[in-house]
Amino acid sequence: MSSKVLDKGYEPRQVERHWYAFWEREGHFAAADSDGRPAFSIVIPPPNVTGVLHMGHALNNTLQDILCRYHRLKGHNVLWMPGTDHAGIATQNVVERQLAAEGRDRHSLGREKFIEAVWQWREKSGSAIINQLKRLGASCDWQRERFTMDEGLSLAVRTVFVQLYEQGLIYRGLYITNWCPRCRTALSDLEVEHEELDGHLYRIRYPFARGEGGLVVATTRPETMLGDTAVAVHPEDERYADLPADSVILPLVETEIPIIRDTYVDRAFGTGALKVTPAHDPNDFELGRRHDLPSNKVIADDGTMTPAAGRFQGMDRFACREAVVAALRERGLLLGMEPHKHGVGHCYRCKSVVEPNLSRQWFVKVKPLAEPAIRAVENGDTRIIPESWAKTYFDWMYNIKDWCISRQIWWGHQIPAWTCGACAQLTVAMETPARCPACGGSDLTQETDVLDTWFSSALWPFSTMGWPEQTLLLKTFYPTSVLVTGFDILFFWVARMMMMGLHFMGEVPFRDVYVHALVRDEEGKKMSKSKGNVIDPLDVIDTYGTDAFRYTLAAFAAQGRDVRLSEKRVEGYRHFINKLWNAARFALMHLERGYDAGDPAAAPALPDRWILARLRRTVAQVAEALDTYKFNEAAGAAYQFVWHEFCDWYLEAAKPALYGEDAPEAREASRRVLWHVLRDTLVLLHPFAPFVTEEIWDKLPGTSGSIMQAAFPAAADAGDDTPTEAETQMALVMSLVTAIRNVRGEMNIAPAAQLHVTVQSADEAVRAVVAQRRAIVINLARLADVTVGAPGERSATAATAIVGDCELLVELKGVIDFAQEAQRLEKELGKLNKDLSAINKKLNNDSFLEKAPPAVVAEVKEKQALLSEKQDKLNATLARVTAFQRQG
RNA sequence: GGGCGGGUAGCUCAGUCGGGAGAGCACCGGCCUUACAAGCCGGGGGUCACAGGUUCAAGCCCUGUUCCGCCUACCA
Repeated sequence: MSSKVLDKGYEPRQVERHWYAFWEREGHFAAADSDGRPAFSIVIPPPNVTGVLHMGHALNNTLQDILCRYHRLKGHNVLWMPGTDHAGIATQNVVERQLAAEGRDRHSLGREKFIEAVWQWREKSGSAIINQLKRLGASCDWQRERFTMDEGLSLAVRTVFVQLYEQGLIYRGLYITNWCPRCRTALSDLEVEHEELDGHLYRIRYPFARGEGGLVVATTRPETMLGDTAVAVHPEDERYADLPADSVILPLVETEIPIIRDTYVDRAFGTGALKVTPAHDPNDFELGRRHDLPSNKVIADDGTMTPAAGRFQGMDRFACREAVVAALRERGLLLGMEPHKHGVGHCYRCKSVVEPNLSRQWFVKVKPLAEPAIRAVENGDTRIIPESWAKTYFDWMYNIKDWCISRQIWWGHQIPAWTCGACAQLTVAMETPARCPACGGSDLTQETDVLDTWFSSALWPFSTMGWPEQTLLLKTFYPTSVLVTGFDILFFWVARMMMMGLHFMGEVPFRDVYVHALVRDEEGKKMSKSKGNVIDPLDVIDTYGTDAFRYTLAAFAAQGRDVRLSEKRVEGYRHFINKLWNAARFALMHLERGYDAGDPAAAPALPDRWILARLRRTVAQVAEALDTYKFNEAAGAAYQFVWHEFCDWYLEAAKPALYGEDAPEAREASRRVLWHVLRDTLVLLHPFAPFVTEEIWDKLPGTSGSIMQAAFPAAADAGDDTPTEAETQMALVMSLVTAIRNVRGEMNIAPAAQLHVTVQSADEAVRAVVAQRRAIVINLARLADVTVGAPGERSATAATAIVGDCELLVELKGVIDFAQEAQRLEKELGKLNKDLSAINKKLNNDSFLEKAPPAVVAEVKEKQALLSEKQDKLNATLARVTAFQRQG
C-alpha cells in the first residue's frame, strides 16, 4: 500500500479482502498451545454444515470476534476455536432432497453409499458458512478447525458413550417418544416445537360390555382410539362408583377393554372418563405400565395406520381421524365435537406434526449429571450473563427429564452397541467386538441408530481440544473464558455442555456464559424465510462494508434486549466509519512529512492536553464495558469520542497550530499529539472495526506490522472522575463557543460576519482562563476579537448569553435587528423560569431541607443561585434591548 | 397453567447509586468554513403505558391494572 494519502471516501471491498488474507497468511489468528501470556479462549457455537450465514450468526460471531481481538490487544494468548456441526437430521434432509431431485432415495442407495454421498456433499458445500464467517472478519484459529464428525471428535463421542453406559447413565428401553413420521426418527423433548392450534374435543360413547349405557370419553385425537386398551376414571369419582360393568366395548374395533381406576384422571375435565392409548400417549403409557395394560400400536412409523387399525389400515393418520369420526357419527356414538385449542408438537426440522410413538430408544439418565451443573452456576463457577437467564437455566435443570439420544437416521455417530445373534446379549464397546462376551458367538450386529447431534455438541469445549487425550491445549485453554450464544440453545447446548464438561473434565466448560439476544427485523419480528423479512448479512456487507455492519450490531447489542436491525441503521454507522476515515485522511496530510512519536504529554496546548485526557477516559470506558459484556456501551463510548470530541472539537481546535507555519514548535507538539491520539484511537476501535483500522494503521507513519499486534492503549485510572485542569478549562471554552454559535444560529447571523464579543466575569481565575484561551474561542466561533473584563459597562446593542458565571456580550450593532433579539431573550427566559420554579419548589419544602442529604441540598441551592443570577442578567439585557429598540 | 422480558421524543433504543429526562435516525432553519455534503453549525419535540403506594424526592423501589413479545407445560 504505497500511497500515503487516503482516498476521499472509504471503499471497504478491496480493503477487506486484502487484510483478511494478510492476517491469515501471517498467522495472526493462531493461538499458541502454551506460552507465558494469560490465556483467553472461546469455542465457537458450531454452525450447521448445511447453514448459510444469517443475522443470528452475524451477531453471535461479531461479539466473539470483538472479545477475541480485544484480548489479543491486551496481550493475551487467544484461542478462538472454530468448527462446524454435522447437524444430523438437517444434513440428511438436504442430501435426501438432492437425491430425490435425481429420482433416487437413500434406501435404494444403502447406508454406506448414502453416508459417502453426505461426505461428498460436505466436501463440496460444507465450507460455505466458514467463508461467510471470514467475510465478517472472524479471527478464528482456522488451522484448528474441527467438525463434529471428524475422527478425533468421533473418538470423544464413543468414549463418552461407553463410559456413561458403564456408569449406568445410558440405558435402552421401550418408551413413548416424540416421533416425526416425516423424518422417521425419534426426537428429544427439546426438538419438538409446540404450537397452539384450533382443534376439536370429541366426546365418544364407549358402551358398557354388560348392561345399559356406557362411558363417555373426550379426546382431541379420535384416531388413537383404535389403539385404546382401557378407559380410566378417578377412583373417588362418585359418578362412576357404581357401574353396571367393569369393561366397555371399544367402538369400531368391537373388543372389550377394562375400566381402570387411577388418581391421575382429572375429574373436572370433560366427563371425567379418559380413554387410554398406551402406545400413542406418554401419560397413557405410564397408566398402562401401572395397570399392566397391553400396548396396541395403530399408527406406524410413517404416519399411516397399522394392520392393528383394522379396516383403517394404510390410511394416513389425519385421513383416519376424519374416517373414525364419520364412522362413530354413523353409529350414533359421537356425542359432541366442540372447538378446542390445544398445543400440538411439530418437528423442529421439518415442521411435521409429531406423533407420540412407542419404540425402543436410548436414553441418558440426566438427573445425576444435572446436579453438579446446577451447583456450578449456583456457586459462581460459571456465571450466566445477563443474570436473568440463570433462572431459566435452573428451572429447566431442576425439572430435567431423561434425554432420548437415539435417532433413526443414518448421518451421525452410529451407536457403539452390538447385539449377539446367538444369545441376544447387548455389548457396548469402543471397537467392534470380535466375539460376544457372553456366549462367544461371532454373529454380532451393530445398532443402526445414530446419536442426537447435540450429544456430540455437548462435548465441543473439550473434544475440539483433543480430549480424550490430555493435551497441552486443554491444559492451557480449558475451561474456556466465555461462551457467547443465543438463548435459543441454552437448553439444547449450554446446559448439556455444562453437564458433560463437569462429568468428564471435572471442571466447568466456561467461566462465563454471555447470552445475547435475537436479531429481529425493524418491526421486531423474528426474521424468517416464510415472512420474507430476512436481511442477508452478506448483502449488508456488500452494500455498507463489514466494519459498518459490525459496529451496528455491537451498538445495538444491549443486554437483554433484541436487536432490531434495518439497513437504515447500518447506513448510519457507515457514516461513522467514513468519518473516521476522513479524520485519518486529515491527520495524514499533517503527518506525511514526518511525525514525532515522542512524549505527547510534553504538548502544552490546551486542546492537546484535553484530548489526551478524554482519550484515556474513553479507553477506560470501553475496557470496562467490554469486560462486562456491555457491547453497546463500549461501541457508544468510542463513537462519541471519535466523532464528537476528536473530530468536532479537537481537530478543529488544533487546526491553527497544525497549519501554523510561523510557530514550528507548537506545530510539532500538535502533530505529536495528533499522531498519538489517532494511533490509540485506531487500536481502541480495532475490535469493532477491524478492517478500516488496519488500513489506516498501515498508512500511518511510524507503525509497523499489523494493528492486531498493537497494545491496547493506557486507560485513565478506574473510578477517577475528577476532571483534569485541561478538561475543566476546555469545558469552559467549549460552552463559550457553543453559546456564541447559538446566538448566531438563533439570530440568523451570516457565518461570515466577524463578531465582537465581550466576556465578563467576577471571577478573576475564570477571566484569566478566558483571556489565555481567547484564540481558540475566536477561531472556533469565528470572531473578530474577544474582550475579557470584570462585570461593568454593557453595550445596549449586544446579545447576551450566560455561561456559568460568565456573561457573554455579542455585539449586534449593525448586524441584526433588535426585535429579534428581544424575542430570543424572552424565549430563553421562559425556559429559565420553568427550571427555576421547579427548583424553588424544592427549596420551599421544609422536609426536603431537613431530610435530604446536605450535599444534595447544597447542590440545589447552588443551582438556584446560578439560575436566578442568570435570570437577573437576562432580564437586565432584555430591558436594555427593549429600551434600545424603542429609541430606534 | 407457570415463568421471563418489555411499554421513555415521530421511529429505534440508552438511562449506573432514587436527586436537574438522553442518543442515533427523522424533522425544521442556516452553511459548498482548505478531512469529510456519507459533511458542518444551530433548533423544535416527552403525561417516562395506566392507577395507587413508599420517600423530602420515583423513569428507577413496592402493589395492582392493561397491552405487546418470548420461553415453558402430560389435563385427554
